[in-house]
Amino acid sequence: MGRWEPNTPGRLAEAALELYSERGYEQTTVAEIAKRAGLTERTFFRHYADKREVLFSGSGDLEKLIVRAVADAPEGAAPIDAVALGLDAVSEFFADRRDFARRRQAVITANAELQERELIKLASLSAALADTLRRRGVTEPAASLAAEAGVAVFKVGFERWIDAAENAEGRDMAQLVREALTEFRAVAAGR
Amino acid sequence: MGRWEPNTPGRLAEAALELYSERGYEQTTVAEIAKRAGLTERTFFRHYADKREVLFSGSGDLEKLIVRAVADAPEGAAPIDAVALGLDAVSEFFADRRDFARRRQAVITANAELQERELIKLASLSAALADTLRRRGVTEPAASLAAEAGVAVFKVGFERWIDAAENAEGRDMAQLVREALTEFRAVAAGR
DNA sequence: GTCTATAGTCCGATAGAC
DNA sequence: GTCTATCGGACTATAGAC
Repeated sequence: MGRWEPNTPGRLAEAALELYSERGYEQTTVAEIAKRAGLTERTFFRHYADKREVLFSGSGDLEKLIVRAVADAPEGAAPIDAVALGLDAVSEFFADRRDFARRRQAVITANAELQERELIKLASLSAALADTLRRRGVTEPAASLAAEAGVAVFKVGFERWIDAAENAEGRDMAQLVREALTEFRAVAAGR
Repeated sequence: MGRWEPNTPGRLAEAALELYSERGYEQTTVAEIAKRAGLTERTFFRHYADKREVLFSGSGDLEKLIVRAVADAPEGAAPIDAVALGLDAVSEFFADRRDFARRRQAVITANAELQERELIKLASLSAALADTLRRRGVTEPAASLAAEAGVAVFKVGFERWIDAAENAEGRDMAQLVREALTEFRAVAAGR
């Protein structure tokens, strides 16, 4: 057995989510998070650049996942259809994490600073998506617009999934996201 | 003549933009901004909630402008067409502010914290837009999707306008935004 | 206008893993 | 020995409290 308990970043993230939920983000100090995880303040900052980042460590994985799905779309697929495949991958990613996602989203919704961080993560996702589309030969500004469209559709679908009643089993995230995409197409067509 | 120089918030904003441009956002302290404007640090925080906000004081006006244009759209107009009218109003707002907009955007682009703040301002704009559409009878999620589409189109058009060469007189912002909207419709239609 | 808490950085020390 | 993760303390600036 090692000198340290394993999975330091994970313990810090869990402690942070607990404390942010219990007493709010602003009322929680980094020292308290570290203490609950059995570590010091200094160690927290070695794993996370700041107090917000501890809630967003999963966003890199999500980005890789969606980028791969879009890159692997059939060659002739229209940009928006390639993006739709990326959205399916995202839904799969979240499928068995709904309880965690809800706890986390409740904390974020309650604090403007955390919302800012979430928005820049989504902007990073959009940029990665646009980049992947460009590699597929999509020109600007179509690539950026398709990517932004994808993120907008994701946001709407995700929000409905989070808000859905516990027992609404039939409405999984993939379905809600697909419905949002259909609605999006109608809106863009001027209906 | 009054006891103080007039237009305190404006002087602080100008001093901040100058210093952020000269030496970078992070390398500038609030005390320095206040000093350049002939004021104290404490006064800065009475006018602006934080060091970032000083670059975003115009966003409230912009929001009101676009909301009014959308609210005033013809009754039968489709959501996306109402949003397009809002975008025209935005272009007008920026028309004679290009030099300022470029300086400001260069500072924002160079710093992640400022980008976060910009994104939450755009999210606020999107929310106001969606709210206006709902007042016009547009249901969810169409209202949110049309609003997000409008912001995405604005972003693309604005970026092209900022990046355009100084002497590209023929390409004003309104035109670039309209082109982005056309491209957006094509992307959503699966082309 | 002064005072203070806390975020976040920098320096170095330590100690197990390899 | 080298690498990496921990900890301790001092320090600055933001931002809020009084």
